[in-house]
Amino acid sequence: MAAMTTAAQRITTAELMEAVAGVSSAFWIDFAAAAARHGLSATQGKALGAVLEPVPMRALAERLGCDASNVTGIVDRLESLGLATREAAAADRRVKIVTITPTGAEVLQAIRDDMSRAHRALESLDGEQRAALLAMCAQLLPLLKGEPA
Amino acid sequence: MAAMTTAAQRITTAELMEAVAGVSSAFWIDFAAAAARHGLSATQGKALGAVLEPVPMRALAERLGCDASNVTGIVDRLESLGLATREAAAADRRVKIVTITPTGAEVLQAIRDDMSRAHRALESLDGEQRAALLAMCAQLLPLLKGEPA
DNA sequence: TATTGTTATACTCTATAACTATA
DNA sequence: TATAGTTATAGAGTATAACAATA
Repeated sequence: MAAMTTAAQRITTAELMEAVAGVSSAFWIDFAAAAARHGLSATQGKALGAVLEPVPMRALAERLGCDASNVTGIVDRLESLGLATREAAAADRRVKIVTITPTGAEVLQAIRDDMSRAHRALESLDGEQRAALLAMCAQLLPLLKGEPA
Repeated sequence: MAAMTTAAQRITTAELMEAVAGVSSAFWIDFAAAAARHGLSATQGKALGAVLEPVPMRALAERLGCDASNVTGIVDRLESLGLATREAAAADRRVKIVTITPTGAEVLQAIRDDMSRAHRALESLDGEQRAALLAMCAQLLPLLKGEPA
């Protein structure tokens, strides 16, 4: 057990980066394929998942990790597909709030249900592994987002 | 402890999907930002990481999760930047092998070193957590890629 | 003045379909 | 005939810079 711990501490950050990169890449490839089967691009699908709660355009850009100017076009397309709506905020009329439509929520759920590889992968985890994964993600996420802690 | 295990088993696949999606998204946003600081797009950076070993165009498309026709342009740009080379395979002259250049390897390393958020996140893990994360990724990756097991 | 969202621009990424060279 | 890579095309994503409306 002491030997195992010693060995574990030899795992470098570079190795972890590669492992996380592999999983992250495969996850998004699965997501993009599922979105495509439902007629959406990966970005459109990701945007849909980011507006389950109403969100200002600016905040949506932040969530997507892109410039605010892109969001105009992305939301234009979602709106023309009837998957999201956009309306001025009452408090500050410069701000526009994006909201998912019932149809949009259905499509998003269908995409998520259609991620067969991700489902197979995650359903292979037992209860302890699930708890460990969730705790790991909760620890990493704020740091990956650059939040204080 | 029995209570903890019971609680852990209540974690749904949907919750895990959201957690993994969040971490994956934040990881790639950090990667894209680091690549941009070195003058590359996210796709170019990802492609560079996929040709550390010489790889045929077709296999590169597979790794990037995109159509083979895209790879022509992606490698064109890497080649014009002096970061990768492309040459016909001796065994089958239809096949073209993409290889990273020494400069390309340097740029890739610089990008990885520049992922400050990912580094902070992963360096927050102790030895046991590192081993757990690596094992988790090793279990998930083949399933996410759709490999038999 | 500062901020939100939009537009204009140029470039990259993307899939589809048709093409070539090789097998 | 089948496969690897390319080209042509059209649409979508991307950052930059300049702009209008609102604060």
